[in-house]
Amino acid sequence: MSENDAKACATSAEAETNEPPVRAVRADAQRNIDSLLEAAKAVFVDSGVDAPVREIATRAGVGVGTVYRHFPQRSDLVAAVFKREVDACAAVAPELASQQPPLEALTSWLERFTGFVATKRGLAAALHSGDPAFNALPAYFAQHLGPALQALLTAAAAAGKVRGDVDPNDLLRAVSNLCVAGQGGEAHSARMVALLIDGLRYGAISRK
Amino acid sequence: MSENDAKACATSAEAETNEPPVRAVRADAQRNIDSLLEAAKAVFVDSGVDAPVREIATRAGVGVGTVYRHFPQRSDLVAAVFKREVDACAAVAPELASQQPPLEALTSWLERFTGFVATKRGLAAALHSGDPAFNALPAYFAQHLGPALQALLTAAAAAGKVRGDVDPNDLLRAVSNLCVAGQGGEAHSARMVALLIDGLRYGAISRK
Amino acid sequence: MSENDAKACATSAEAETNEPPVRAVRADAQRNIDSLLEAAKAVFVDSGVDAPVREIATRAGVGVGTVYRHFPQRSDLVAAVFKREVDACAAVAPELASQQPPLEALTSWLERFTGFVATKRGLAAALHSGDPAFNALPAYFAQHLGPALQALLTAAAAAGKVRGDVDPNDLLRAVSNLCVAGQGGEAHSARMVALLIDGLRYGAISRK
Amino acid sequence: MSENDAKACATSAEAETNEPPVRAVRADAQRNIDSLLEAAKAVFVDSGVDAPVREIATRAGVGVGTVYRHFPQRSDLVAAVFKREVDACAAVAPELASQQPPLEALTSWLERFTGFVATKRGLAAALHSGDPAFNALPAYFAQHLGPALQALLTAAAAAGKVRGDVDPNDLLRAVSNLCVAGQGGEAHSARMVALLIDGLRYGAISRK
DNA sequence: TATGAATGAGCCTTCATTCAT
DNA sequence: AATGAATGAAGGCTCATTCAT
Repeated sequence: MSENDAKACATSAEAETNEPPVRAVRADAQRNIDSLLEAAKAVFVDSGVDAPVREIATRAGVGVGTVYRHFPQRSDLVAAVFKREVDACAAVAPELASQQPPLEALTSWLERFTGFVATKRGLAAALHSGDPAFNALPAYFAQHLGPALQALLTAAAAAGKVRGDVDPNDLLRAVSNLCVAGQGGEAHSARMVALLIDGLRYGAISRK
Repeated sequence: MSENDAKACATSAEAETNEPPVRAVRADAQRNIDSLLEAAKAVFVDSGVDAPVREIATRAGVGVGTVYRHFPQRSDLVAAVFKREVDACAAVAPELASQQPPLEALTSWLERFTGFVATKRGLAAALHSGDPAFNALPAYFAQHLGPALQALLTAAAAAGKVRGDVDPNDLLRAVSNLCVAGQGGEAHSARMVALLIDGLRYGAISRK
Repeated sequence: MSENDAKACATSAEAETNEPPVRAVRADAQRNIDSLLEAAKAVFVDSGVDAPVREIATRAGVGVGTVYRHFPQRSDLVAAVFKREVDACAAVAPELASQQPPLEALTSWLERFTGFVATKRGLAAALHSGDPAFNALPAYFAQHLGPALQALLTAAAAAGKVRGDVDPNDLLRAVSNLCVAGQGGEAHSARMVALLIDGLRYGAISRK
Repeated sequence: MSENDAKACATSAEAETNEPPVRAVRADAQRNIDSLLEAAKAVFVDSGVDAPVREIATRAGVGVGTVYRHFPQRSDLVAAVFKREVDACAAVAPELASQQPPLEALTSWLERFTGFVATKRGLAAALHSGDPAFNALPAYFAQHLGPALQALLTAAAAAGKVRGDVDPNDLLRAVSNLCVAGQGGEAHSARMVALLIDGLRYGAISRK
């Protein structure tokens, strides 16, 4: 019987919460992983994805060794940050589709995506940095966000609101590129994405 | 004979020979500058703007010291390459305007600009790298290309082909961002720019 | 129920059970020590004595902490592996002496020693690595193997087969050095050790 | 007037020495290379071939960058040190052969080789370190020292002094291994090499 | 003025060792 | 007593920049 067992001998109140005690150490590790992902996200915004690993480690309040324990390659950390955000973004598409008319849902989601990308300065740049370590990221991008956007596009096209022959991944890459942070900031991004959406609408009209 | 030599061994005999050494030197220097700009442009395409200075120097057939003589900071070289291309691009706008109808001229020029940006992989990324050395570039961009595009936009808007309320610099930045090299390549860029132009046209229609 | 459990849920009933938990623990610990020595020996063969501690721990199926519990310094583990092998080797000398004529016994034992050293690639190198942690090893070497070899040498010299003035530790070091792994492998080692033995025989003849 | 100009206007005496000034820089570089080889040799003796590059650079009075300029890989430096010594050693074999009787020449050269290897503590170890970067060294060893020793062996065998069937590279490796620095020092090495030579002589006698 | 050798800060990564669980 | 997460000191190497020639 280990120290964990000691917990087992604890009060009835504690016994009720059926948490797996083995996770105790892992909870620490997980906290560090979370800190690292947050820190990396923040550092990428400030200094780009080429920021030194040590900067991220320091910001997360851990040693560099801890970074390498959880993310053996620096690019693993970049990818992890990226994926987390992508997953979160993909998840809202179905919600929007069920709450708004097709064109509005499409617009809303692209705006949401806009804000999302605009926030993480440097991630889009990393995507096209040529670094072979990031080769897998566009695929992840396409696999998770592509279907989400496709559904919205299909619905809007079915309603005759936008042209139906646009590749969702084309559009995603375009929007993500447009949102690369610049002096215009989010306002510029929003205007240009709106213009792109207008382009989709023009395609629907001009083919009637 | 250089200025140093004059100082060192100045005699009346030397003063008599009236060769203009300064001009000779400048010709050499200018040749080096040209070599460097060409070499840098080529290297940026191959290896991105982060390529080592030595790689550029070698390609230009000069020593690194020569690079630093003409471009005290590495970013000065990047900026110089950038400006040369911008100037060349801006110069074709009036030509196109005089040869084609307004909308076609606009489209042609944006396509030309597309090809231009797409060719210099990494320059767009540099623009947003956060490096303070590049802070002046967007301004140069705006001052030289902005008016060129503005003229084309105004003419097309006057002909009722596109909406007239678009900031040319917004559009320039959008197009340049869209052309950041990616797996889609130039084809993707072309499709997305076309979509953006459609957006301009939709704006003209929807306001009638 | 371990000692920890006693702490965790201590009651008078537990105090009564007079189990000697310390002995149980030592059995575990000893098993770990054995695993570690075996694992270390194997790892040293594969990767040399500079192999990471973690590699040894993993191979032994324990955590690194366990390694450091039993061997506070990495070199303590190296020394322990070394000593175990030395003891085993020294033990066969008397056996050989009682089974073969003097010269044959000497030859056999040196061959056995050859094979022994050749097997643990890197140990000989460690001996001369300059690491102060290994300073005690040569002494252990001399104290355990020296007498074993001395007895064989004395017997062979008494039989007039080899010269009698060779320091056994000189010879041990020579053989161990000769067996440092190289491209020649064990065959080379065998040839050179045979040459060394011939040298011992020449000394007997030339002094007659 | 700069220092350079002063040279330009120097006396006629200086003008007479027809030194190629272009080599000036290279002279500096060569001096650094020499410093590095000397420093590396010294550091290898003290700390082994695994010594940090920075330690060598500091000892040579240069920056690490200079090391990497001349020896792109750390192992290139090790190899360069090694080769220089090998060349020097191989060069004395013909000299000894012309000055002494065969057996004495052989003995003298092996002693010289002994002293040579004993001096560079760690080089022999590097040879067998398993580091793939050193794979080429044994070949260099064999190609340069092998023939030198072969000539001496052949002459001594022709004179009936030693057995004639020993591979010179076997012998070289054996001697180099024997001379790996240990507590016995050069005295031990000398004794063991003498024993090895006796072995060669025994072979000549026992086959008569 | 051109050259390229030299410099050294800084980066990524590894690994011995410590310590909370 | 065992575990393995965390730490941080090195080390190899690159490259922007300086400076002697």
